Amino acid sequence: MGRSPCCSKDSSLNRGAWTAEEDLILSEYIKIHGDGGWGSLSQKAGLKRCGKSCRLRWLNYLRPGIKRGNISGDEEELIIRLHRLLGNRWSLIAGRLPGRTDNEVKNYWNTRLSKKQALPKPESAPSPGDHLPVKAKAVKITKVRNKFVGSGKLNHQSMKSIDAAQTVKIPELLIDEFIADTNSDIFENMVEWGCPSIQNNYQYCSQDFRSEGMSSGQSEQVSVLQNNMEQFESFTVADDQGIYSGTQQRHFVDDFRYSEMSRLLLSDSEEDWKENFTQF
DNA sequence: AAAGATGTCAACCGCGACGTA
DNA sequence: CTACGTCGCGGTTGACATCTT
Repeated sequence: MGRSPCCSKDSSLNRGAWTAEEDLILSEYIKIHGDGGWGSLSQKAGLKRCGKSCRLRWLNYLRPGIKRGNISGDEEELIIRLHRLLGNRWSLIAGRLPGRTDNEVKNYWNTRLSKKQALPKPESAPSPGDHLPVKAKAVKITKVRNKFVGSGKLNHQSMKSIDAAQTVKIPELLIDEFIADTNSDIFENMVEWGCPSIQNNYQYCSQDFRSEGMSSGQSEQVSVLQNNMEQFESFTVADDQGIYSGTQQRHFVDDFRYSEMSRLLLSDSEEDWKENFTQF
C-alpha cells in the first residue's frame, strides 16, 4: 500500500538532536492534549518537526516512567533469554522490561550483549542453559515430518520402525531452537495480551474466551495456539532414549516450554502454569 | 598532548501492517 | 477492491564521548 511522503524531504523541518525548548513544547502539548495523531500533533504544537520524529522523541525519551541507563544484571539476563526465544523483536522484548524502550534494548544488545554472546563460553563458567531441565539440556532432537499423522494407527513402538524413505528429514536443531521456532507465536500472543502473570492469563482466557464468547481477534489467537499445538504432533521428536510420539512427544516438548516460559514471564510457579495452560 | 580507534546511543530511514474513505 | 494516510518496527547512521597508542 502507499507510503506516507517522507518528512525527511521537507527542508523546512528541524532535524537532528532535540533542544530543551522543543522537548518542553512537546511534553506540555501532550500533557494537555494527549499523544497520538503525530502527523498533525507537531503542527498543532508549533514544532518544526515531522510526526515521526515527535513520536520517537516522546516514546524513547520524554514519556513518563522511562528508565535510562544502568541496566541491571537481572534485566540483562532477561534480555538474553528473551532474545534467544524471540530474536530481534525489540518491542516485544522491551515490553517485558518496565520503563525500557525498544531502542534502548536494541542499542544495549548491539553494543554489549551481541559481542558477549559471540564469545566462546569457558568450560567451568555457568552458561545460560544451566537453568534448563536436565532432560532438555542434554538432548538433541530431530524433527522428522511424519507422513502418518492422523491415521490413528501409530503408537510409540510403530514410530520406531518408520522407514527413512517414508520421512522427510529436517536438519537437527537444539531443543531450545525448536521451541523458539514453534512457540514464538504463543509467546508473542501472551505478551501482547499484556498478561502480567500466568494466573492472570488463565483468568483472562477463562473469563473472556469461555464464558462470554470470543471476539474475532481473540478467536484468531486461540486458533494460533491450537495450530501450534497441532504442529507438535506433525513432527517426530527423538533423542537417544528413543522416539517420542503423541502424548509422550507433547509432554516432552511441553515440559521444556512450561519451565522456560514460566521463568520468562516471572510469574506463578511452574506447576500453576502447567495446570492452567493445559486446561486452556 | 594529539591523533586515530572504538564505543555509545539518539535519531533517522524505509518498509509493512492496518484503518478508513 | 483500491488508494491513501498513519503508525510502529527494526536496521542503520552519525555525532559525540571515551579509550588507546
